[in-house]
Amino acid sequence: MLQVAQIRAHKEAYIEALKKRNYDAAPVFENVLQLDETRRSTQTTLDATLAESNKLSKEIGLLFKSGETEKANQAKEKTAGLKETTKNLQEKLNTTVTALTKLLYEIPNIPHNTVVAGTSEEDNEEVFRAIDFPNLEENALPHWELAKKYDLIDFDLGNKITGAGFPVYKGKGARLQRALIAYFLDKNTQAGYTEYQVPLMVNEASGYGTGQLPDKEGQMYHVTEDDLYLIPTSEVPLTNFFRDVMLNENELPQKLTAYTPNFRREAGSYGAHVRGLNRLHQFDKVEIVNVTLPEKSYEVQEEMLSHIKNILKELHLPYRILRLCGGDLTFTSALTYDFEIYSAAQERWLEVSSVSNFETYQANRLKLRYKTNDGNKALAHTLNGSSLALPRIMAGILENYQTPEGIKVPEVLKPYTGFSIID
RNA sequence: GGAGAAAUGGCAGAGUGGUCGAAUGCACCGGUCUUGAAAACCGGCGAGGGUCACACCUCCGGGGGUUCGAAUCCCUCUUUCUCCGCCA
Repeated sequence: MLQVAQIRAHKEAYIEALKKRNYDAAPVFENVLQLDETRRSTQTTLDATLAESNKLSKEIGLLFKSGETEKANQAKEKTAGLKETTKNLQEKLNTTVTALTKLLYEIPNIPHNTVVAGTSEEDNEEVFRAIDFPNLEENALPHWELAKKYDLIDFDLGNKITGAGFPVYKGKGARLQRALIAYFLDKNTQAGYTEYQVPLMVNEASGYGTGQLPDKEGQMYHVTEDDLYLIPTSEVPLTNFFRDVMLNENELPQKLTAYTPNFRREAGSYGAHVRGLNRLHQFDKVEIVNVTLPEKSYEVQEEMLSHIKNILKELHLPYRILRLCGGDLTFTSALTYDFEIYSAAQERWLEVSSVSNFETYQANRLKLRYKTNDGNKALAHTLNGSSLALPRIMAGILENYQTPEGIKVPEVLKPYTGFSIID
C-alpha cells in the first residue's frame, strides 16, 4: 500500500498518475489525509492522558509504600475519569486506524512514468517482438487435439476426478512438463537465483502481505476449516519470507526461485478462450522473485526481462513483450511487462510471463525494510516474474513443434526428456 | 488427537504486582592504550509513533481481561519442546 506521508507530499502528482489507471484518487486522498490528521491528533491526546495516568499510578505506589494509605485511596479516585477518557480515545483511535488502513488497501500502486493510460489490453504497448515462426502444415492442430492424438493430456479424466480446469498429464506429456520445470529451474539457479520448495497454502497475513487480499479475495481457494489459502502463485510464499524483516544493505539483492502448482478459481471466465491449457484452475509455474535496493529495481527488472528472453530464445518460440497500460496493470504493480508467445495453430498470443516491479507497495505492507550502510532505514523494492508458466509453454511447444512425423522436442529439452520426438 | 512444559532485546539468560523498556554475559559500535591487531579499561548499543530537537506514548509470542498500576495474575489463540496415540 501507499505511504500516507508520500500521499501528503505528492498528492497532485499521484492523482495525475493514477488517472492512467482510470482511478479517481482525489476524493480518496482527501479522506486518507483527513483520517490521518484525526489519527495523529487522537494519538497525541491519548498519549497525554496516558502520561497523566502513569504519573498518578507511580504516586499511588509511592504513597502505599510510605504507609500513607489514606492519601493513596484519595488519589485512586482521581484515576476513574482518566480511565474513561483513555477508553474513549482508544476506541476512537482504533476505528480511525481501521478505516484508514481499509482505505489504503483499496488504493492501487502508482504507475511508472513509462506506463501509458489505457482501459484494456488493447492499449498495451508492444516493446519487443522476436519472430521465430515455425512453418506449419496446412492442417496444423491446436494443442488440445494434439494432446488427445498423442495421449499426452487427459482433460476428461481431470473432469471426472476433480472438475474442469484440472487436467491430468500422462506419459510423454507428463515427462515433457517435468523436463520444462527442471530446465527452467536450472536456468534460474544459473542466473543466481536460490531454489526453494514452499508451502502451497498460506495464511491470511501472507495474502495481505503481497496484496492478494483484500483485492482478489474471490480468486483464491480458501480452506475455511483451517483458514488457509491455496497459493495463486509462489510469489505469495516467496515474497512473504520477508514479511516483518529488516535486511542489511549488503544482503541485497535477494534472488529466489521456486516451482509450484498454482490454484486460481477464475470465477466467471468460461468460453472458447479458456479451452485446453489456455486457462486452468491448477497449473504449474516457475517463479522468480527479487528484493532490491530502490535505486536498482528498474535495472533488475531489465535483467529479468533479458533472462526470460534468453529462455524463450533457447526454446525457439516466437514471442513479444508488452508494456501494460494503466488499465491492464495489476493492482499492486508500478510497471509490468508481459511476455506472450505466438500459438500458430490457434493464431493467437498466449501470456506466459508477467514481470512486475512493485517498488515499495508490497514492502510497505510487508514491513520489508533494510538498514542502509550509514544506518538509516528504508523500504526495499520487490519484483517478480514468471519464468515460466507451464501450460501455455506446453501449448506453444506442442503446436509450434508439430510435424507430420510427430511433435519434435526442442533441442535444449532433450537432455531433460530423454526422447526427441513425441509420436 | 490426548497429557504436560515453555515463549523476555541479535543470541544466551535474570526478572512473579509498583521508579522495569527490562539485570548480567556474549556479539556489535565508538574511545583510551598499541607501530598495527588482540587483551584490558571507559562509553554506547532494541523497535514503532511523536517532536525542529526534547518531552511524551506504545511494545516482554498474538488478542482480550483483572488492577490506581501487569513482563509478572486470569482467559484465549499461535508456535516450540517432552510423553502417548496415529501416520506418508
